[in-house]
Amino acid sequence: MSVIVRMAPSPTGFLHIGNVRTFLFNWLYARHEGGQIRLRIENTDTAREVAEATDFIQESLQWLGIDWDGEITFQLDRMDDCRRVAEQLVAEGKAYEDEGAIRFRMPDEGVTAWDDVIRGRVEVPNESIEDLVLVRSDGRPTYNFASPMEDVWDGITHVIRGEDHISNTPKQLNIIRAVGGDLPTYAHCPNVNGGDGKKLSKRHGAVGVDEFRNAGYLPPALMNFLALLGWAPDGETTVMSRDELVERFELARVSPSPAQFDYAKLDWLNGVYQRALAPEAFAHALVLWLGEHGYEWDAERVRKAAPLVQEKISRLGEFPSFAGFLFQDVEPASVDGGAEVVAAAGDALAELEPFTAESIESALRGVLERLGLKPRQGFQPIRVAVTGSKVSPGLFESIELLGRETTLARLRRAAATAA
RNA sequence: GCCCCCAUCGACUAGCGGUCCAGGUCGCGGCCCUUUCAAGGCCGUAGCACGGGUUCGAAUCCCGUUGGGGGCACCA
Repeated sequence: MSVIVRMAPSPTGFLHIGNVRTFLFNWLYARHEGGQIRLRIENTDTAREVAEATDFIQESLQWLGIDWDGEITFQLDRMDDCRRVAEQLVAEGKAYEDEGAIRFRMPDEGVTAWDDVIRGRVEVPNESIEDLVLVRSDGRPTYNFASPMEDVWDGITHVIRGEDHISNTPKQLNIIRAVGGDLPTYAHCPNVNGGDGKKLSKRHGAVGVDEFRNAGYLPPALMNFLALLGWAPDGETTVMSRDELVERFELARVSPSPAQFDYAKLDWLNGVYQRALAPEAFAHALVLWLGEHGYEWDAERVRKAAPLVQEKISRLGEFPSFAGFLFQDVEPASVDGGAEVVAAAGDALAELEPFTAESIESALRGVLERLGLKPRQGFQPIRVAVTGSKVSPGLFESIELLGRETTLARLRRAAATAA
């Protein structure tokens, strides 16, 4: 039997990174097994802004590299089918009317159990399961009714979802049995928490896929990181491409215990991917990112600056603050005590030919030698004068890119201010 | 309160009865390299929650305790 799984977000706005991790497990499993994955919007309740949120969800998924098969379906579209089934259940005595609503009759004795791919056997005493509402008094089916029904109608073979659904599972199992549907296999993924072990939320950092995109993370890096939250192919491997993840993913190896989202590790991994990019590819990504985020900086110059920062920043979003001095004027910073070397540097560069990183370096080293300064002492005031910061890309390459005119202006201004 | 789930370094994890005085990665600390910051190289730091069993032998199996988390809606 061919595998069919589904991603079932509710259209409440942005896509939470924790949900995306669960979707990723669905996707990896489907692709690994050569099966199908559906995108189903669970909009039984939120009728507002559905279209917009749905677009947003698709965009985020596509950006990350998670695709799906077939048309998107909406839970709301199957209201009538759900109602019909509910009425049938009432006719069969398996459900009953209650103040205008329809309730399902849960078994009172024994246990409802299933073999969870991730957790093993889970058993829940039936006496702890209440008769649940199938259809509200206004005629709308509830989530716990619509969701399993859709799983049956869509032929879902594996329901892979968050652990917060564990307690819904026995309810849905009983409903599917009552309608005579095939029971899917269930796999409940662990939660993704923040650094304090609490549910990941805004106060921990970025949580929406769009936020990670805006911060300048690379999709394959984020995917790689997410896959490692609750799953590992072995004890050694950590860097894996999209294809490699698909090839190696095993649902049964997903851990049942919750994981914490480590932003520092994500940054490291993103840096790994960034450095592995061909220089042109990195430059291209940088130009695109800047364009999408409102920077109208000269693309040609961005491409030239890219190699200077590729191994120094860990995400695209760090570029503006790290290399912005190449594109806009800087706040004059204090070169305390460095007025002399700054002024001398200006003189040395004024007539320098050619004006290349190599010649700039030897000219400036000559200046330091004459003044009896160590590189550390001499270059730092120059750096601060030229870049406006104590931290920057390589000084000589930066000066070459900046150009003689701007460099001299900044050096002279700094020398004058310090004097 | 009731039900369910979880438990290896600070974090992500490997381990599925002996090869583990527990391995990898991030982080952190130190050293090297070095024009800053990174990157890179080397070294180091730190863990099987606790208590009972089972067994010749337990991080690995069972029970309990403690601690976390989730759920108990005419929300999804």
